[in-house]
Amino acid sequence: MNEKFLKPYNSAEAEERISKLWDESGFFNPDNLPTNTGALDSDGQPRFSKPFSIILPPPNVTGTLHAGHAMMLAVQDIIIRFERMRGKKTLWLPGTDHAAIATQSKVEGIIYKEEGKRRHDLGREELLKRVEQFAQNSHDTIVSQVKAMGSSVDWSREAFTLDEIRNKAVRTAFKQMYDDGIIYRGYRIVNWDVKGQTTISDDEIVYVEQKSKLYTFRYGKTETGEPFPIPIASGRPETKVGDVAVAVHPDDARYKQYIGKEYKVNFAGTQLTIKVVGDEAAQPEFGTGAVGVTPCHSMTDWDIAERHGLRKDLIVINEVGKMTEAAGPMVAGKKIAEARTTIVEWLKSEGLLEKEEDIVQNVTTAERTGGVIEPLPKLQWFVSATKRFTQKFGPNAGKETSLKELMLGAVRANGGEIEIIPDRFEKTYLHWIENLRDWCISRQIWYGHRIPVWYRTDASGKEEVFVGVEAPQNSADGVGAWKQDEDTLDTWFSSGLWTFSTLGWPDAWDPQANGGKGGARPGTDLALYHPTDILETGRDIIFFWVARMILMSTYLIGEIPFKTVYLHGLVLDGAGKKMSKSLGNVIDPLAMKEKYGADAFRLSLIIGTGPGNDSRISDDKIKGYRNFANKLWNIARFILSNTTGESETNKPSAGILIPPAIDYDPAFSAFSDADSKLIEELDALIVEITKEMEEYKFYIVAEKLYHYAWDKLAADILEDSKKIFAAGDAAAIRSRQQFLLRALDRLLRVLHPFIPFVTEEIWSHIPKSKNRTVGLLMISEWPE
RNA sequence: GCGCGGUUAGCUCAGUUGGUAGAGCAUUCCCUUGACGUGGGAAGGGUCAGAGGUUCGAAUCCUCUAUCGCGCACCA
Repeated sequence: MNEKFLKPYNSAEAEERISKLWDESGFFNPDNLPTNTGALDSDGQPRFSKPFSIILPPPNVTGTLHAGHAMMLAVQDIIIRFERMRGKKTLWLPGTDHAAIATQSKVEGIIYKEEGKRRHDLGREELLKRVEQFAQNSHDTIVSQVKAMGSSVDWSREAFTLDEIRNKAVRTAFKQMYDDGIIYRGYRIVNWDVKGQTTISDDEIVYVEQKSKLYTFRYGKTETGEPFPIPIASGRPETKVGDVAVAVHPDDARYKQYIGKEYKVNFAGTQLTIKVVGDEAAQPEFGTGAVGVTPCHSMTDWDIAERHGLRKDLIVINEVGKMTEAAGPMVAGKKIAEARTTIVEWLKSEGLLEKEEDIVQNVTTAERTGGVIEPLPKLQWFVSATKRFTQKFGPNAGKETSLKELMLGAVRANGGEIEIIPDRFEKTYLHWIENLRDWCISRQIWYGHRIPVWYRTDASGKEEVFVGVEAPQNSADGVGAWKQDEDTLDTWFSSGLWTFSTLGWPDAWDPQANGGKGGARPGTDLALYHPTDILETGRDIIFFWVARMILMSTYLIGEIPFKTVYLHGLVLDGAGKKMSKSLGNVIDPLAMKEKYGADAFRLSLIIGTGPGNDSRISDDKIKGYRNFANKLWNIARFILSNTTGESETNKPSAGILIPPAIDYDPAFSAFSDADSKLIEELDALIVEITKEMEEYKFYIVAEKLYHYAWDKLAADILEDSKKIFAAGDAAAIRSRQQFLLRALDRLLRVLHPFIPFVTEEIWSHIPKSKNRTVGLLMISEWPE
């Protein structure tokens, strides 16, 4: 027997060796799985013929992987290894995400800290070079971390959201959406991130509570010399120099008489024209019941202005967060905070300020840069949620629909095919879609997919727009050259294509197939692996990502991107706190692997965690599962030493009976009554956990196996075996030996998806025999 | 404001068709040289947040309350 078994399980040594074995086998790539062996899979099909696929949610190239990533990798690897053992042709496709804003702002931060330079000091080309270098380093780290966790992904198919293949997919998608009128350019109010100097979508906003003041006041004198009749309330009086109207509820008896009237008022040194309008958006209970309408600096006010045909060109705050000339001489050029002080002082001095209250205000900030968001009107590109168009591909080709309808119809709660686990998130998803507004997709940053739109001015001075997959040719007729749009696309635009851009779309797609309903070209990955079987991801990106993949996939190829969505929660520290660098409570997966082994770390991330719930992880917990790996090691040691006819130590075996060497015989049937019962028990357990595996209840399966191995097999059966071996009844000994080998064989198989390294390591030390010529555990059969 | 989730042993959590409360860690005591001290045995510890209801029977189903957390909306 191998000397290794005389020492505690050495995870570091074993993991390195096993990683190499797996790598060399090539079995992470489904193309290399051994077919034509005559064996059947769990569905009765030839083994490794029926596809099963997961596309890895691509980690951002903004840094290194954390415990949350480790959990995601563990869950997906469990699913993949389970399905592979059940005989599926399993593809787990890895990749990374360029994460446009996140990555660029991170690199900009580093450059500013180290060199004191900003974006425009470097220029587009130089900045991109630096960002790409950073992304490359980050990518390399991520790849090594994914490997370290034992993740059985197919590296030969690795993808990047910003590589050339994915860029082609993005341009193709954009073009089709533009042609269908789903993508449009519009002058609308958008979220402007002053710090990041870019627009962002509604989903990239976070509200931060802040103590602030609510001022109640009136505009200054009207043309008659009387003060403006209606008092208004505002937390941002500096924006009031941009007001064009006052909105009151149409039924509000206090103000009804003023509706429709227009006043010229003096306000902070500037002249405003204020019309009183009746609009349901004004709530009589709030403040004075009257709203000062600032169309260019508030989303809701912009909508009010739209409804009443008010002017929408009075811009009083600019892109760097300062007051414009149009704001009037008193505040022009000042920063927002200064302007507010100035205006409040002015209101006081004029006796116009009626009330000043302390309130808690939600300040709108950008998730990535932390900067304040100023709503500003800008010419940007949008994806329409509601525009009607004719579905090109799939079973519903020819039918009229909208993106919102496609997204709503895809989930099970609405009669669709996609199941979300846990199911309560289906409601969350639907609620979000129902309130969905048009998606602003253009960004004023440099790192990302350049918008595939070109402009030129024709001879008559009119702007021409070209949208295409490839750049347009410049003509030699003296007309101005085409110039590509400076902006890049929201990173989620390319992420939305991820399930099929990674499988070869658009080249693998044949629009003419199926009588014009479209289809994947035969033999391509797209044909074989799409729709993917399951999307496993964090519940925090259900809107960002899950919804957009459903959007892109159903729209572009008329197919759902995945059948099941499995959402996991956040991984918190031992005290229930979110991990963050500033708190110093971040758990580094590589450090845990070194200390306790990847298996122990994986198990600690799985046990005690249901889908969608947050989980906690601590050193103690991981340590507990490191002990389990060792327990399994010693179970194997006992079983092997009592079936090979060898003493388990080098010492002379004084007075200890060593059972004779035997060959494991899967067909052995002469079991004692006691052993028959044990077999029934174990078989029943396997049936039970197989069902739970299919229901994605990994936390329950892992715990059951843990207890079987420790409390049943080790504590009861092995102890009992010692007595049987000592008693000397040859038939009973033989029966027990066969049972033990059988139990070890079964246990290693079912534990393999959870703790792949230690199980594969033990497996490799089971002596070969006439009945046992199998190779790697990772492609062995799941016991039925 | 609307919605969702949690509240079970000191701590972290299981408990899936309602049938006399479970695990890990922690605590206390004991044991142990032949699989394993990364071990073994044992013990203590819970009116399952509260109230009401349905039921022969409720941690489990219903209603309300409290409390914590999350999402969405509002934020003039």
